[in-house]
Amino acid sequence: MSEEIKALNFIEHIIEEDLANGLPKEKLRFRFPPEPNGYLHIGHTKAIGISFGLGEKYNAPVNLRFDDTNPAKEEQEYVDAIKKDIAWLGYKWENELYSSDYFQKLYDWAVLMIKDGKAYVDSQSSEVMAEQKGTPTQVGTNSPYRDRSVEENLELFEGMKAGKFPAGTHLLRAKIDMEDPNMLMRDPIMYRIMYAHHHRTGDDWCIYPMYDWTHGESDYLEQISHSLCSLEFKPHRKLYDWFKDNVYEYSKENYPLAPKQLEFARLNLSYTIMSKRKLLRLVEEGVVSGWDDPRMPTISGLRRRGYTPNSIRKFIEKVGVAKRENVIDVSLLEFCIREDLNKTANRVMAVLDPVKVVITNYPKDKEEWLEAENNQEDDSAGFRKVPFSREIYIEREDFKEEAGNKFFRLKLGGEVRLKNAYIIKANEVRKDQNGDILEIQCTYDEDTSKKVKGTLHWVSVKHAITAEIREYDRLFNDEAPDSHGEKDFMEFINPNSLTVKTGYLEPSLAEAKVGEQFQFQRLGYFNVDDDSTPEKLVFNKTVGLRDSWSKQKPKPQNNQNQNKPNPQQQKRSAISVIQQFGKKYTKFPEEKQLKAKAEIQVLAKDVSYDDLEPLFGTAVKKAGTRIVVLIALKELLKNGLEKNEAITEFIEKAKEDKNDILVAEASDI
RNA sequence: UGGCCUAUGGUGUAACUGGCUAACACAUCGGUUUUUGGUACCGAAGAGUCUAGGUUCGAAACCUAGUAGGCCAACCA
Repeated sequence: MSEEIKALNFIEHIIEEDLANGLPKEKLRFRFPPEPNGYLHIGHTKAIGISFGLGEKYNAPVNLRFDDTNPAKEEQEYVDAIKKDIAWLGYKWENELYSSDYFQKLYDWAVLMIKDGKAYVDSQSSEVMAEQKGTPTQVGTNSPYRDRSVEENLELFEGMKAGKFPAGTHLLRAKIDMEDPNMLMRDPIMYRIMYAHHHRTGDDWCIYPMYDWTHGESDYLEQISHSLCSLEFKPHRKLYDWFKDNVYEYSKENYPLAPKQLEFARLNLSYTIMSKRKLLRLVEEGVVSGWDDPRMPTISGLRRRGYTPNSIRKFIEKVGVAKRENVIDVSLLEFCIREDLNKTANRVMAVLDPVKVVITNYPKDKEEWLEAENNQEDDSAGFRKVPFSREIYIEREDFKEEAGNKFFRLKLGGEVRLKNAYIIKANEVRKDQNGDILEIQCTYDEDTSKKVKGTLHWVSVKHAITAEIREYDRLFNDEAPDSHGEKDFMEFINPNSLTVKTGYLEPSLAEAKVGEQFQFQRLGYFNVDDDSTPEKLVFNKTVGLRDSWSKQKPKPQNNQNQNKPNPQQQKRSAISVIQQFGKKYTKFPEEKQLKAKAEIQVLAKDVSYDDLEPLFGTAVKKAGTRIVVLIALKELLKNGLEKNEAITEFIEKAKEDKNDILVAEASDI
């Protein structure tokens, strides 16, 4: 067995450590706890991937728990959608559970805490309480109700539960510390009165527990070993532990394991927003057609767009897990879907911007059904027949009357291969009065063994079927649309994120079923949209192929600000170039050092003493930088710079260094 | 006038517990192959690990002090 040393992420390190410290492997248990108040998006996929991934790695159960403690926001519709999405991604949960299942247990514990003087009923308005809470930099003050007797608290809390009080009149709070630097510890609310119908418990309850009181205790009841959540819950950990420690005292016989909360950085994708609230706005304001619009970063949107479960899981795996803020480039997601579809999607031919080619030496009524390979990456994919005839469409941008020899496609007098068919030569162009090309007249050659540089996709005019083709661009023009405090993210919407056109497809596609995926050769991956019917086919472009040709030609305009100059490379001052040399200098072979030195001497003309001076303090270990500074300094001295104390000191220090090159340069003054 | 967290190439993640030339992937740029300017393969470039001190024979890792960014004041989760 070859031991593959796979780097562990910090969560796995902690788990390994816990196992090493005696936690039995069978005790490992995880959970994914969504609130059923919206659709899952690619950001959630990270959390899903981490918890379920850990489950798979350690062969441990993972619960799906709906955190449904706020009936005002939650609905069964979302429960169903969430289950569907997770199952689609291919993860299996051990138990489907609900926080609302624990309402009674939570209530019983709360009563125990009241009896122990660890919780009390407060009866103030939210405004007054907010004031007493203080600010992050200012301590809070105690509520006047903080010292109610246990009996009174018990009676009031029971009254709350019994529905004796209107909403907003009383609350149950934990009695912790109003002066704690962590705001969450300043007597947090455990229960509020809410007369709302709950999607599962109906009208059984009129008091509902808050997140902090519910979440950790649900973990505890389920005996979750490691409770993973995103970084913004870090400050909650202290409270999580406080509740947990108290409850543990009441129930350690039945529930011996105390869960541990660990936090990781959430996923951010460039050119994308990830907040449920903001995504909702896109839906409500009609920017997109719904939660499953193929441009949406929701799981349902990605699914409709043609992303596969495999590709998304791969993506999450590649993204990794850590604690620092991150922005992942969408190109990584695109890489993952291409990699997957390349292996699985059958190749077909489709022309989306047609221009007609007439093959003048091909008989008018002749047609041939030529054999085409479905997928050269998959031996089992087999072959199909595609019809060839005298008139075909090719892509408009695949023809130029004149072009340089870097243009491998069709040009007048030039030859090109038609994929799966013959080699043609363009002889003549027919145009209309406006100069637009009507048709290209070609002759074909049956000898296909010839070597030609380019191969084009095509479709027979007579046999082509049409379909609606929907092409997508990113929804936003900005890399981080919701990170501009003053500006609303809606200002960055890309007005051209959807393009609809008619495509001409090879006839085999007439049978295509909703959800089926293809590679339109040389164009990209496409799938059959939900809107598609046998009468009217509709395709979505999932992602384009990598295209190293289009990168070479200057794009007339694009709204993807790819041309944004790299700010660091833009202002490369002489001094920064010199510093760059410094980083490498000691590693250079001698020859290269001489070259670098000469260049630095030239660059030094554009360097002032003020540029150089701060570098005199460079750390001793960075010999390269000091050498390079020294070389530049010598040039300045040569050009009349006066020696001062700082300079002398720098040189003297260099002479005593252990680096020989540095010493040599320094002695040479 | 606070508490907590974070800082490694353009991006993300590694470097086991202080020890080889700071690794892998994406992106970028070359090249080979190719009936997809795709795929595959080969290669290049790009980081002295935020700064300054310190500990050590040896620091990305440990210590101190800065700096920068993030999170924390909903009867939301």
